Amino acid sequence: MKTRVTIKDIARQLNLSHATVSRALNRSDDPFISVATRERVRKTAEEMNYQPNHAARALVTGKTGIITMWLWSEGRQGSYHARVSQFMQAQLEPEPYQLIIDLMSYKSLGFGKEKLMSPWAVDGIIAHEADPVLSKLNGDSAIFPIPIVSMGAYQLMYTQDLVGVDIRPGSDAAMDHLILGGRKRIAYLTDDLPHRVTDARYVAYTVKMEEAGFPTEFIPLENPLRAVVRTKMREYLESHQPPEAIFCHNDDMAIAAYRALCDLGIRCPDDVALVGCDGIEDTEYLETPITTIVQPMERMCELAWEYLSRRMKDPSTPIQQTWLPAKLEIRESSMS
Amino acid sequence: MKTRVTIKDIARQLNLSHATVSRALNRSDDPFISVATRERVRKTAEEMNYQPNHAARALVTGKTGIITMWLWSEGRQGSYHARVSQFMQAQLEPEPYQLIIDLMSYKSLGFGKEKLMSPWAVDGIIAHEADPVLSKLNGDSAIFPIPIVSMGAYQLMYTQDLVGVDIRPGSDAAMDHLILGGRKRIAYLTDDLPHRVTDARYVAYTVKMEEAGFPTEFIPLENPLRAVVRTKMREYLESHQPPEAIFCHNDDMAIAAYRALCDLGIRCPDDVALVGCDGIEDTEYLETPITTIVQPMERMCELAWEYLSRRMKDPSTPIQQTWLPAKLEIRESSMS
DNA sequence: TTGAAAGCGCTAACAG
DNA sequence: CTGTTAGCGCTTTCAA
Repeated sequence: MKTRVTIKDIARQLNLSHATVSRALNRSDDPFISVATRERVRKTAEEMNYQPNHAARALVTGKTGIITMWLWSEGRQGSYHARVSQFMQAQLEPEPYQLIIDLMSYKSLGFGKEKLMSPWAVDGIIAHEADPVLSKLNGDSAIFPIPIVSMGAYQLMYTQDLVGVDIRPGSDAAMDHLILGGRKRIAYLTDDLPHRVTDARYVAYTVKMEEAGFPTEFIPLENPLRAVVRTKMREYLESHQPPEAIFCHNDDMAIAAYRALCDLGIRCPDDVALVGCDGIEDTEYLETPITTIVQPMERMCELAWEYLSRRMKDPSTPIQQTWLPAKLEIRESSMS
Repeated sequence: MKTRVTIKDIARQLNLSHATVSRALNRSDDPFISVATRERVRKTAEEMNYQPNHAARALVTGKTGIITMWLWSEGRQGSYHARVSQFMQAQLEPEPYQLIIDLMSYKSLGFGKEKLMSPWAVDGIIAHEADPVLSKLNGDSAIFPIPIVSMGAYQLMYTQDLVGVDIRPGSDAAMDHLILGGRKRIAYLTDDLPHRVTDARYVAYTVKMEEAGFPTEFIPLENPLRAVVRTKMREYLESHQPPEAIFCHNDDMAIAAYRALCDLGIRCPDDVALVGCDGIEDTEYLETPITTIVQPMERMCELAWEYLSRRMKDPSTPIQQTWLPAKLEIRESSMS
């Protein structure tokens, strides 16, 4: 039964106290330790292949070195979530922190509060579009001592560190673009009933349609999975006269819709224009690149981490907030 | 200064020892505790909003409840890695474990061994195509007591728990398919020089070309990013007579190549056939779906987790190995 | 059926 | 400059 080497082993080897070893290994600033000793300790630690026990360290310091990202992923995660995960991971890679991604959904909300949290007392939380969680936890003293930065397009609580993405202007622009392009029958494709009223895309759609005097038309989805959207879309197109344009809740749906159009030989953008939202890479690689509202995902992750680490270092930092614009990028799928 | 409630607080409240509280809360099997006490403890724990301190628990038990997945991602992560991450996450969601994804690359190999590991003593490791890491760590006693399951298409060490993906038959089938389709000038697109010789795709390509008596043609890439591949491919196509087919190292590259063809108005599959590898969703949603070698990612993750959890429960489990076939799925991009 | 006590590996006063 | 000491919160013998 081999057991990992501890600072005590090193201390014994060197005829020092384990406290000295601890100081030598950590606090590289501490002047109260001789250079010689520090070197000796470092060297033997290396030789003995010493690996600090983080559980022990965490126990005494109260710091785990773990950051959680709450990722709202009702149903399956789509490409957008994958990208955000990757950007956040990249952000943390050079840092002395580990990222744990906690998938959140309405189902998780059903559990008790403790189930919402990583069992580890994390040092900080990045809450990505996890507003339902924040609301549920609202003011919970057991959680809110942990620094939290909220990010993404859905933001209800403005009383905290925040990297918001404002998709309203982009959504408005998208609608204007479609309407100016002469499209009248514009449908809206979504699975996201619960969020509708707070969703800027939805609001932009309804307002602009109202303004233009066009009736709204919803294509509802019970599920955001590409395969499901494709089938559903195909069914819809077969049973209805195709609309002149479809404003899709996100790019995954837009791509699925695109494919459904292909399946039926309906031309995009000639017959049906398509607009998505998020700005995932895939929309650019289709034969007909899809117009979309591009979220600045990388910048969002970068800023969120900046805010979070600042808050962790100094809890008294004034509240930090930014709204980043999501910009419409017009591509072939919506040209007239 | 509020401090989290501990079992001692509960014990004090109830006039019990903290040991009793501990027993009541955990070991639900332990018969040596009265039902009444257990209930009282549970209830007050709930009321006081008790959250166990996992660092303390880990310190004494030696179990952290953390699983690491080593994800080999030289350069940026592509869609395939994103999918694998998601499947693994889904796999662990219902389990009492947290997943930490450690991005590995040749750069990480440059660091000391300890840098390779999550600072946390994890309970288990899923090594996804992290063979270079395993080789480097080969036999390292500090690491190999930790259960490791290796998964993916690159496998050099066969002496361990393993969920391999055999892409050789699929690759052979892909080459046969192209050659039978009458394509003679078949190029191979890759960025993965270091792996070449151990890469079944590469081997299949060279062997089949040799057999057919066709000269090989490599399109090298310094970088697997889609944007880079697209540019590079375009340059290549402009400066060379386009080949009749391109066998791409992975689907991301195939998609980028597809887009490059679109850019130049070269028709796929009429002018150039395309074959990818991995089986990411995106290849199915293009106007011309891309033929690819589909890796059973979900099954791979499922099995890897099964193996790992079995090994964690019982270290003496006989070695567990499976090879899953990756199957060629012929789609429009390579039809003749 | 419960309590007392030891100790997991480490950090951080406080002494020397 | 270094050693002694006291826990951090929890699990686990061993006693009662």
